[in-house]
Amino acid sequence: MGPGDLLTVGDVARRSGFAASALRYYEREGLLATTRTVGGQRRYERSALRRLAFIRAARNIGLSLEEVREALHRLPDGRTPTKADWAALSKSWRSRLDEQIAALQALRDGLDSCIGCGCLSLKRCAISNPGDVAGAGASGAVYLPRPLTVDI
Amino acid sequence: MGPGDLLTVGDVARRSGFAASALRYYEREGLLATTRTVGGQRRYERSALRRLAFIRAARNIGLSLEEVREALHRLPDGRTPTKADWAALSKSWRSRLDEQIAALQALRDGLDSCIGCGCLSLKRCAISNPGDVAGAGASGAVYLPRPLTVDI
DNA sequence: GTCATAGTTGAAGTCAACTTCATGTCAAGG
DNA sequence: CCTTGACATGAAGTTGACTTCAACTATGAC
Repeated sequence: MGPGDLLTVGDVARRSGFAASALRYYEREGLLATTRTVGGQRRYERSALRRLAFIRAARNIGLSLEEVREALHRLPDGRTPTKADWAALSKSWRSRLDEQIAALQALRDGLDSCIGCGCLSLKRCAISNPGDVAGAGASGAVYLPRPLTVDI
Repeated sequence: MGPGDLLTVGDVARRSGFAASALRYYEREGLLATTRTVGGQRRYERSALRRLAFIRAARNIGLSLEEVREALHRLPDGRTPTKADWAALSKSWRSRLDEQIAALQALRDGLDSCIGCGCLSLKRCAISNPGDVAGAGASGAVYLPRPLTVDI
């Protein structure tokens, strides 16, 4: 196994935990490039695994594929994130996570203060109408992520 | 406006913040009953507004409509949640929120410890693979909610 | 050379939670 | 009575992130 070894989709699927169909999908979506054999089969560089680690991490933070693509495309040459890239990108995730946590905590606090009061009124209840209590600034929605995929 | 007043879909849409199409959808899905005029138009009781407040609150916590339906159907007579019902139901949401918060905090802590390390490895990175760090018990996924709807 | 295993494609399907559309009916003020 | 705005319906469309399918081809151990 030299450093130039190429991986098949099956290999990458097994080692990344993504389904082969997801890998093909990511390729179509411009998130993950491949080379091909003469017969047309996909062959992945090792760096694909790092790129996929990045993608999974971003998805776990709650980024959409669109945002992931954008982040990856901002790297020169569409290269796979290096240590420095990773540090910069992940730093911006931190505040996103902070916001999500704050929103959920506000929701929980509102819930605590609501339990037993039976208020359950639109407009007045902090849980029905968390805008005032979540208070994530002036602008629109607070983003919370999709379910975490833990089964890697 | 006596206590027996009935509301049209337009009224309910305006006062609840749900689109009329969503109200019709909820009715089809068995979440919200209506009476009809002789001409076949929907008329809502006042309690529909409380029921919708409950639905919105549950959705904000991250419950699916399926779960909301289940919760509502567990109430006798499919009645709209009373103060006591609300207290019981919302208490179970609290632990769900706690789990979500814990998962996000774990993710954030992992991110902090990862920034600058450049590890970015599947299986080893806490952000790519939060299963060990989120540690929400033995069973499957940690649930995080959809985006909060703040624009009531 | 043979054959199992793994890979290829485009098109279509899935899921949740709604929205949009086309076409037609109701309610109520004047 | 008439008009206008609100409401009715079923069917189909939307979005994101994939998965599934059917029919076909490549790879590589023997």
